[in-house]
Amino acid sequence: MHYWLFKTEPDVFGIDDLAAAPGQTARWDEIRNFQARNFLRDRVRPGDQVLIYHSSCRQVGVAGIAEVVSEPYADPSQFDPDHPLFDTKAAPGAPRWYCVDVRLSQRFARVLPLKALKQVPELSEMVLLRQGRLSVQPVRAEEWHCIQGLVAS
DNA sequence: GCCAACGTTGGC
DNA sequence: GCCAACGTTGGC
Repeated sequence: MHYWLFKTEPDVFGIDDLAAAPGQTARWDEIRNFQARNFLRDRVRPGDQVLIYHSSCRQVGVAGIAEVVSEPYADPSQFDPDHPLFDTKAAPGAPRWYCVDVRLSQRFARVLPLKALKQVPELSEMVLLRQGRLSVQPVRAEEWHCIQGLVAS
């Protein structure tokens, strides 16, 4: 079992949308970055735990936790000519982009702000703080447990 | 809305 | 395979 952080823009699809989805389960799709794709395709598996991170919004930070509930599969949006992210280089037998389904586990009472994460020395090596522009990224077990502590406090 | 950082593209 | 130009991400 692995820990992850998935970024999303809540104005497009946030934790409230996940909470409102049937079975509080939704497809995590439209990932169009190779590094993120590789994690999704090769490493993300059912049962993995995910921090849901809100970016490009008023309250930037971790909004809750979800669980991966499917194997990775080809993101259907790449095959849809009417979709903005339609990919001419993708074919049904040769997908380029992948997605998984996630189910909400916990919606935090308050978003845990990025600013707060930055103040914790134990989190200084987080990919989130080290590397920008990666929408699917691994989280170390120590980091995960540290963040759990911040939520509880 | 600004702008820095970073990924991607494409000419050579 | 280098690297400049360009586009996107994402915090502020």
